[in-house]
Amino acid sequence: MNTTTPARVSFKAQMHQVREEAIVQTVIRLLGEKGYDAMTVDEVAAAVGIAKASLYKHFPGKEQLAAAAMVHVIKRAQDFLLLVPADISPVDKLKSVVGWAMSLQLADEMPSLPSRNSTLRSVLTGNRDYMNGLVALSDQLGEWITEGQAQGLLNPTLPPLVVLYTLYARACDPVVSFLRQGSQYSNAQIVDLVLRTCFEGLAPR
Amino acid sequence: MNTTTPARVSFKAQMHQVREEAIVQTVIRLLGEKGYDAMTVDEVAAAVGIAKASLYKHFPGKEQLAAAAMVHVIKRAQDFLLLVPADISPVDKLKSVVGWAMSLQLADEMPSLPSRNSTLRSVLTGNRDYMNGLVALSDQLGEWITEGQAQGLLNPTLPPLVVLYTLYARACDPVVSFLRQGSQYSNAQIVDLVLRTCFEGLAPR
DNA sequence: GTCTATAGCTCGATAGAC
DNA sequence: GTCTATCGAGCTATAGAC
Repeated sequence: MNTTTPARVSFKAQMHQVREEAIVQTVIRLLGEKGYDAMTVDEVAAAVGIAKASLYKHFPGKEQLAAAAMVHVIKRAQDFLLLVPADISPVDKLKSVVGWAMSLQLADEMPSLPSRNSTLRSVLTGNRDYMNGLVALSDQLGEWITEGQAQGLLNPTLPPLVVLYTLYARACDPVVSFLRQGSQYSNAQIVDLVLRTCFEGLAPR
Repeated sequence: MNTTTPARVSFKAQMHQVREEAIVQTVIRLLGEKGYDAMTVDEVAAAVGIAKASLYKHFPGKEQLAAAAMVHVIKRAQDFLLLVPADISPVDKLKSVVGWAMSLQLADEMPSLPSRNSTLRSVLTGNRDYMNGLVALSDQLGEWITEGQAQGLLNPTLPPLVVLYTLYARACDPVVSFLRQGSQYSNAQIVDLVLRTCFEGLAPR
């Protein structure tokens, strides 16, 4: 370690960091627009404006690119959690988060990964940042879920895990894409409609 | 047309038909197990037990294989509709169909296609059988939806199209896979839980 | 900029049905 | 004997990796 030129080292590290941010942003967008399988690393390199080989200096493979994108999205979700007002009900907090995720999807910034890709799954589950973030996120959501059930604002006969899974699934609900394609509703209307089907169900109240 | 030997012609045609059925069954299973992108035509040929070239005598490409699988699944759905008791409420009919689709998914017999693949989409929309079947299916479901809303059994403030899309989406709900992987619930319990989240929502009643 | 592997796709020989 | 379906073998283009 060269302690006489800390500024230069820091500068290089910053450059590296900035570049990596740009890569991750691009990957998030491409994953949101085309999905994992349709995304090629050539596209990523071209969109970022760097050589393909440079990508491999940052990430050892396509799967790690996707993992980095997911880590970043989870980070964003955790940042969003901090902004959720503390004085609203747990259920409104959950609605806020899920609605935010739907907005991400409408902005093509919600990565869509194949649910049945074993190698990608193992890369994700083997990624410390991803797993830690996912657990932390789930812990916070789980807290709100149990609070909501205790306060009689969420169906207490549904296992909390089922509620959690359902929320994750609705955050990527394909109905959002269906409705967007129909272009009959505004983004706000789409989020409202899908949130209602999620929390109130299809049966009348 | 040889009217003197109808039986023999019919025999060859039957062979062809049987083979095609076997191909489609295999494709449905592989699409349910691995999804479209992960499925290779080599696998299909190997699983059916025929040469790859023979596949192309039946279907001109991978996309057409998937389309044939979807046509068959829609056909099965239409067959199921005919078995739905006529004396139950429209909502119970809808629950019955969605629950049946979830069972398909649990049996790895629900093809999972990428939602964002333009060439596959155009092949599907260009397939007469698929589009006709889909429209017929949607018409029947739409009828039950409007009946259910008229009878106050479905939320009348939700546009019927939103309800229809939601039902299609829940038929492939990833929560089913999540819960199956956890292996904490029986298949019947999984179907019941996800059906409840769909129709009753997460909020208490 | 190159390499390599994979996967979608095709052709010529062959064997069996008619 | 002809004809067609089948199959092994091979082609090509793409995309991940270096």
